[in-house]
Amino acid sequence: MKRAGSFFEDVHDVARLIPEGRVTSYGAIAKYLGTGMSARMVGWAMNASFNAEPPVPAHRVVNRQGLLTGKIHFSPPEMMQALLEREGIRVENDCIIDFQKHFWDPMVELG
DNA sequence: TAACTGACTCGGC
DNA sequence: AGCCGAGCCAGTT
Repeated sequence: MKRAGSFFEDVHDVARLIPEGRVTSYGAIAKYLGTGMSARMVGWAMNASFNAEPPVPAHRVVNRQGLLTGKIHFSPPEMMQALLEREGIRVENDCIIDFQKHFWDPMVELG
């Protein structure tokens, strides 16, 4: 893992590595960074990601259930689902279909 | 400066 | 099987 600097910068870095058509969870990123249970911070970092450069695909990060909990922070909120569907991910009722199938684990993919 | 909040997760009841 | 409480860390007020 590369420690770019502050916590949220690391989160941004990992989030940017998420391949297209794949998704991951806050907890997975938190665990990868070694912060363990601080999944909340990942979400908070995502909030800052909107102003980050280069932009972070925050729409590929959802909660452990595959639920688009963060969509409310998008403008409009429906954009998150739209982006995911555009990448071939089926989303229904704010929930990713076959979430585990599209799941991208930084611990496994990045080592 | 101290306190609160938050796009989460886990464990217990 | 669903609801409730606790833990986590950093940024914001």
